[in-house]
Amino acid sequence: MPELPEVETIRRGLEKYLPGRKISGAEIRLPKLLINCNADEFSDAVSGCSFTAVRRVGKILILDCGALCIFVRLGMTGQLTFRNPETEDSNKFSISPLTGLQRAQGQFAPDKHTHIIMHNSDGTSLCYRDIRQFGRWYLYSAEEAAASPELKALGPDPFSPDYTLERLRTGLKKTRRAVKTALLDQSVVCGLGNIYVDEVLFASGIRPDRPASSLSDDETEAVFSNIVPILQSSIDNRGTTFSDYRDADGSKGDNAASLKAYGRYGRPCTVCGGEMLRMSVGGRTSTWCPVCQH
DNA sequence: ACCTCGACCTGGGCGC
DNA sequence: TGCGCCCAGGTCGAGG
Repeated sequence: MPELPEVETIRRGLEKYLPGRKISGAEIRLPKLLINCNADEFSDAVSGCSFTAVRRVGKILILDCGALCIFVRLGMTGQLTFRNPETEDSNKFSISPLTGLQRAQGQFAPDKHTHIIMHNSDGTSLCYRDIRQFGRWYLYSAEEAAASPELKALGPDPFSPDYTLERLRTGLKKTRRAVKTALLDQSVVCGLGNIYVDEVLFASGIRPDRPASSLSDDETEAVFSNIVPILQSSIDNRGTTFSDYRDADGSKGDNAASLKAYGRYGRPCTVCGGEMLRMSVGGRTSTWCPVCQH
């Protein structure tokens, strides 16, 4: 599931290919993915525009196209890949042993899960594939984008100057929800999903089900200072949480080996050697160590 | 206003 | 072999 490091890796990949390319049309095969416009409006608006930049805020990928701004939320299984007709399609998919998710290897020909294709005038394209169809696309004018509900709802991105200990403390202090639930709340801090919240709480020595407001100053500071290095480390490993996850290049990355909590249920804790446990917090499976996390 | 929970989806894995 | 069930989880609306 794309969390911040995966989205950032995709962003870096697309940034190498998209800017400067002119969009000739958009093929919308699953219109429900477009949240604030219909297929014709989208296609009409983007046709003739050129990609100018690829940005990211939290888990939202932003495709700047001059006066237009496209937001892409990858949901659970969204894949956004650049396709060059001069490069051979692999059409191979692998299954992650960690998550069971199907991932494309390299560029692939559109299939039944390819729901949006943005065609460029030079024959290349941007393909959106999303097995579970949880993704969402939004179209805004460049002026509207910053004030969009999707961006306004987000708390600080951990890599932005807005991300401060004080803001995180405020976000955690105000709620009695489990700290895990609070950290998954994109209005508290954006970009974390189930995997990295488990990693951050493990590194911080905090049980996932602790009320967020019960964290001491030291614990809050531990969470605050662990988030960026954990995300950065994953980005350094090509932002890949899954051993078979491919970025926009179709290149392989590998961060799974560095995960210390997620997916390690029943296996020994990397710190104390005890058995890692699993519990449900806010409807989400959480893996944790009963010895190291309090 | 705050919070919890089910719905949305598909496909892989597992039990029978 | 195959069927049915359960699970994965980001986000959001409904309901408490």
